[in-house]
Amino acid sequence: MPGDDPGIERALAKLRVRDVVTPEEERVFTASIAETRVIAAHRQIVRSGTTLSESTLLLDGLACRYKDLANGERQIQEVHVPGDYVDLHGFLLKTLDHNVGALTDVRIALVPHDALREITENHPHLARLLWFSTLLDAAIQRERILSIGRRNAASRIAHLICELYLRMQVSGLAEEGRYALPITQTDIADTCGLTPVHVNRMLRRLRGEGLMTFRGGEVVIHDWDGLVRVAEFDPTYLHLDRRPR
Amino acid sequence: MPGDDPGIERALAKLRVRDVVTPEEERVFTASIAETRVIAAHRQIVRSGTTLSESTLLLDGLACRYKDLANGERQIQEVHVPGDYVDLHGFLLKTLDHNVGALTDVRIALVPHDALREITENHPHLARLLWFSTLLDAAIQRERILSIGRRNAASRIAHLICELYLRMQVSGLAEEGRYALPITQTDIADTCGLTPVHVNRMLRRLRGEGLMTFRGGEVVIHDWDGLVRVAEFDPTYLHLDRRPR
DNA sequence: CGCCACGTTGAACCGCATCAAACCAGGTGG
DNA sequence: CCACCTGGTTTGATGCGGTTCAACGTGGCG
Repeated sequence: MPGDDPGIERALAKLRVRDVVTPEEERVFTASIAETRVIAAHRQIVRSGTTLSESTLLLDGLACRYKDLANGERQIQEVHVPGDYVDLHGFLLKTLDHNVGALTDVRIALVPHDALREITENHPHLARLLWFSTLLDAAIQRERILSIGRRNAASRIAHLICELYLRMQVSGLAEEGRYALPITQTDIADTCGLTPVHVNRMLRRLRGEGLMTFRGGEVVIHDWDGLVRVAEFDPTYLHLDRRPR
Repeated sequence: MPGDDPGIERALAKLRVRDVVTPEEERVFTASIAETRVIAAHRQIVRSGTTLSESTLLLDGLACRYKDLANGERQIQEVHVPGDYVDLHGFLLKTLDHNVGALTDVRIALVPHDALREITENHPHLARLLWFSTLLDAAIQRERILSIGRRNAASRIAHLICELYLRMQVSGLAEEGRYALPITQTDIADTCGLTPVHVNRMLRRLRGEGLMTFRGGEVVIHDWDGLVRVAEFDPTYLHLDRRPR
């Protein structure tokens, strides 16, 4: 495993933002990866219900957790950016209660659960950082509950765009108010609990108000403060502060 | 700390359903409690943003995690039953991104973060069980995202009632298709992303269809299979299976 | 060239919200 | 023992945000 793989670097960056990570811990983290793999867009990465013996780190591309209803409706529960551990929770749950799919072509790393277990036995601080990263996922999901439950359509979309901007920044993939987001309006609809048609109209409105543009797989934020206001976005839940954990 | 406190017993029961817990681990778990406390209904238990040095175990009564929007609307992100660790995630997040409130009079236990840290250092298996319990919270929240995002009003409510039934059962607080749920229709509305008025109408419908009754702070399930069908309820996400974790 | 996935736009519709009022039970004080 | 108050429940009338259905546009690609 090359220690300077940009994907692994993003995962480490995500940890370093939240706490000091020792070189030894970085070494153990990197060494835990058994193999990397490439998966095409729209393919499943992990299927709900199968017993797992390894967890998946997203190195490049976008992925999502989702669940389908009997009538075919889909709900995306979380969008993953490079550096995210997409199914670290599978380590202890043993089986996922949802699917993980590739939104774009992705490159992933596989980490055997044995290696994770070993970390919990011998590297408690690193184990806490991994635990933390699953707690961060949960915080993001809680904010999604608030969005879908109580925000209106425009606000939900604006909130998602704000959140992804900061998360992409942590992974070093955003600059000057713009970032690549090569997903469809239907994906956004499935994330926000809306229909593609309505997402289209709201995107047009946000663009018309000079707040942001989403086009050609790229987000450009024209007025961050305005977008934050519409979204009622408060980044506290992303816990972007370095503290001893 | 009396080891046979029914509240602590419920918390241990919740772990025992998912894995074998050794007597030594039970002792450590029980010993981690520094003090117990009683809090009146509708009081806050943990306020968003304050730095925490202890976590809260719910021994008796019902609590919830919630967030408010600027216009005063409230979204309950999770309902807690006795035996739940309401802010175990505060151990590593250091500060909560939401509030925790008492839905009824509650009795809680406080566990210093130092004790939790000590568990992660010296009792890795117990630490994994605690980690697991935060993952379970996340799974419950993911299912809520699906509910609010894609299920209709009646289905959302039915789903909540099904979920709480099983969770109360694990804590030994449900029997023969009935359990105490002394909360208001407004609380249900805030959990399901609906208005109290509409919750009232849907409850009436579920009752009219002979599926369930919610009255006087008690749930009576008349037709479990029918309720499950309306809710599209699949308990997989509650991970009610005992496995080595 | 023609297909196909995605984006865009309009018109009609509906599930749930909003507004408003009445009802009901338990609790309190006169 | 009644009068009153308060928080919660129930019901009706009306309105809106978002869905549904349908058509058309558009760019990439075999």
